[in-house]
Amino acid sequence: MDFKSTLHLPDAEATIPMKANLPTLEPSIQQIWDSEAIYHKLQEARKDCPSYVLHDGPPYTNSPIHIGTAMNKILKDFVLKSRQMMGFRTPYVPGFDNHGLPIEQAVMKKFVEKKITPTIPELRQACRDHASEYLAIQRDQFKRLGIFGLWEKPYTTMDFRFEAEIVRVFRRLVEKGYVYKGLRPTLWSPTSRTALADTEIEYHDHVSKAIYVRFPLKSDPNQELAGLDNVYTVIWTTTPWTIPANLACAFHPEFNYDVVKVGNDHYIILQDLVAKVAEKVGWAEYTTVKTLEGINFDKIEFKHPIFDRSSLAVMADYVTTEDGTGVVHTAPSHGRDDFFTGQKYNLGVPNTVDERGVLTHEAGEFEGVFYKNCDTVVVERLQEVGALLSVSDYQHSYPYAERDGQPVIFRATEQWFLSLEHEGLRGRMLDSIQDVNWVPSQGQNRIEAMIRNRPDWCISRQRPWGVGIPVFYGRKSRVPVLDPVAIDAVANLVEAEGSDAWFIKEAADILPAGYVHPETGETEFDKETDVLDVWFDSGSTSLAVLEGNVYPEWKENWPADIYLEGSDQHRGWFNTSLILGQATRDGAPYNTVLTHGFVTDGEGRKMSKRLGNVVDPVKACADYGADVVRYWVAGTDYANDVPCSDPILKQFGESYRNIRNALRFLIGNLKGHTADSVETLLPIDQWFIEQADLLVTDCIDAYERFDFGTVMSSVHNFCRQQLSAFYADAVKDRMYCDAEDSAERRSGQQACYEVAEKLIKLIAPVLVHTAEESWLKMHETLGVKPTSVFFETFDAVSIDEIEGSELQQRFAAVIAAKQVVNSSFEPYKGTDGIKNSQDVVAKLAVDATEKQLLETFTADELANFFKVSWVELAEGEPAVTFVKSPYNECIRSRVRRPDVAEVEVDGEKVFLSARDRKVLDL
RNA sequence: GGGCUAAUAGCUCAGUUGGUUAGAGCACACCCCUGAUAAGGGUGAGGUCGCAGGUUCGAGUCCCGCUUGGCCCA
Repeated sequence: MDFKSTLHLPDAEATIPMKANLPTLEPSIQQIWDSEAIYHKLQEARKDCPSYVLHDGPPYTNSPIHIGTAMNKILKDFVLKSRQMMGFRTPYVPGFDNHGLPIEQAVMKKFVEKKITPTIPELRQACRDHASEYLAIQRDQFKRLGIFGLWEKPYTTMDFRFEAEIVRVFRRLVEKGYVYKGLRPTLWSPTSRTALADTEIEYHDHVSKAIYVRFPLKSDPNQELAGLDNVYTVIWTTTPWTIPANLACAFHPEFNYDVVKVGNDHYIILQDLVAKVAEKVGWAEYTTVKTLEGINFDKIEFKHPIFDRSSLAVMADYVTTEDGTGVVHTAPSHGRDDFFTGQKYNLGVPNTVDERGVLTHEAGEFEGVFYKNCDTVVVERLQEVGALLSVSDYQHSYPYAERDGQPVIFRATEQWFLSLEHEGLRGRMLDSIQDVNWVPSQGQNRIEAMIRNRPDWCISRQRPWGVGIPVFYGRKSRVPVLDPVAIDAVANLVEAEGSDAWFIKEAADILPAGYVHPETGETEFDKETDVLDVWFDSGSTSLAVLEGNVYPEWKENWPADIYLEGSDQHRGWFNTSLILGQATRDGAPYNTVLTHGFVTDGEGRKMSKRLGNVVDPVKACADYGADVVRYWVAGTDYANDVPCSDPILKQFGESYRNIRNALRFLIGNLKGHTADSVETLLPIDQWFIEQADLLVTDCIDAYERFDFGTVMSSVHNFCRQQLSAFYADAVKDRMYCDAEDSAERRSGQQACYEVAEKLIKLIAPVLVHTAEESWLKMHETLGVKPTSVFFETFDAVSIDEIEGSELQQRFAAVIAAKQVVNSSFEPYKGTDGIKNSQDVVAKLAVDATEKQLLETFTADELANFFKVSWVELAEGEPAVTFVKSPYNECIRSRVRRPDVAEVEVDGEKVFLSARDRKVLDL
């Protein structure tokens, strides 16, 4: 008789295949999601539930996604899918950031190759096309990662209606009085008369005139220098043309400065640099008369060496002990540091150089001098007034414009600003920060420091690819129109024809007929040519998306529940979104901000093409599958830097297989099972389900804390320990050998079913494809019409009655005893020809309590749990001994029990256990 | 140079308020099973917790310095 055919072995057809083949499986599952419009159905299914809104930070559309972008989107998907399965409605409108310099430069490169000089509308169209191309690529790549969202209607900052909303956000700021025009230093090419971006600069060797200049002390309110005559400080600069714009001398507050006496004069110079300066300016002898910390000079005034005005002593931490004198010439119009220091001290920004590089009337007697000629004109004048201590040629690296190879300068240009001081905006933001949940909490320090120290936001850029700043100027007066009516006219145009139209149409065609300048009464206008900083675009997204004025289907409560981005966005998106949120709606646009670190290579180093250590997420999906990539994201500590490499992905692939095979086993036992077929469960089955309940409770808690690592390691450990190492071994005999319809077998099936269901749901937010595959297959096997696992909710149960229950104690005793049996058996192996624990009887001595717990099971059950032939219990010092089993092996179930007896079947004598004889009706 | 942050077995991670021989999984070695089988089980070998000081009866855990990596800024 073929006994094997009478067993109920797992049916390979009834369960998921062992080999996942994720790279081909995943697209087929995504196909189902697409055709079923899964995202929409999920929203619909939760339409009356509380919402959990994640507002997406838009990636920039100038390249395919990289592993960092992939990780970010995957983390967002974890958050949304886990909240969805907690019962929330979780809408997700993905975003894309389209305007800005990198796209413009990529497009320009193509024009240059074709030797075409595009008009602005042509250039903008090419930028739009470029952005659209990569937007489509990125969208498909994100979908390949298994990300759910409103992919057919993402928000894109170049969408006409979105651009119009950005214009309207600008209007709201104007209405509330935050917007002003001011001067700010910009990198400027005097030869091509344009502002330049940092990326358009290259550094070359350059010879400048380096000068040491003395500034006489004018007033000394602190009396730090009382009693000293002829006191000066000394600055060093390589740009003599900026001397007319000098407004301050910067000291480092913590460094020591010496006051040295040279002849009848006293000079304040950084202690470490005195000797160097003395040599440069030719002081043969000097004596130090006093030493002061930089902070002591705060608010002291010096006199400008040429003009009759003061030069304030200010504190700055960028002062170094390397070059110059330790006292930094500060001209807010001509350097970024200088400008920010100037802002802090309210120094103003003189406009001393015009667009041609020629000094203006604000430079007084130097008006009309080309900046380079100041090397002689200004230097001679300093010499005349006795302020020049030294002049020499100085070779250093200096910025040149890439486009014409000519040197560039920093010059003050008119820019649009958003004031952080208006209506106490900065303070209100600092207050709002306190109410936001920063995860991890260090994020709060970081953004607080940045908001506290950042200057007013310069929101204008002299660039073609962006949203045009909707400001008109009176043609004659040049007075800007900051009028909501005029801005709305622009918004309406942009909504209909895009921001491109702003660059094409005349002012008269945009403004309402007969529009009159509210301040000057003029009727003829010119348009602003600057565009908004791209951070203004992205800073507006919470308003544009959540307020629902652009597309009503995006509308959700403002603020969003959560923002989730890399830690670099403290300076970027979190920062600018906060400014615009606070200015327009007096609050932060987010309740929680979750940040993650950056992806590094396996050695913890930054990924770069040069080092060749880049992991491509698209290739990783093709090699390992998106679920493995997602498992990697879940399994790493995203609060810190996250290492990624082929070996690391491979490792997660191994762990993945373990979970997969556990599910495969559970589902493989479900054939013939119906969910409501079992009323009473065997103790071990009850125990197994309860263990899964404990797991579910831990995992829900971890999901709530965004701790995906704990979810996956808990699930993995459950599959290894409770499931594979214990329950699966114990349940097999029953599943395979008992009668198909026996209560025992049905009980086991019920446990397998319930636990499979719980496990699949738990892994669903992370291993999306595997969960869906398993869910569908399981229901197919059960003969139930399958729907997506994502409609389900986690099986939250109260575990109060589980923890410490008698049942749990009984099995804790079993597992503890099993461990003792295992480790004791290891050295016994090989003796007496014994290789397998099934061939021995275990004589187990345990203490009284343990014995009592173990005795609640039959010897038959214990033998099954321990995978031995038979078990004999005794009370005593804990110990295990083994003897070779005296019992025959059942040919059908392979057990070696006392009840195995010889019977004749089909004329053949075989050994069968009592249970097997019964099942076979023998 | 400044701000924020990290460093625990080959790899990915746990290690509550300082307290017995520092845990788990993956990988590895040996063994078992061959009715989860390109699976599963058992056992084991891997760590002076980045380095150097300090506080303490006692430190992976607290303090100081250094080294190395990461993000942001200069």
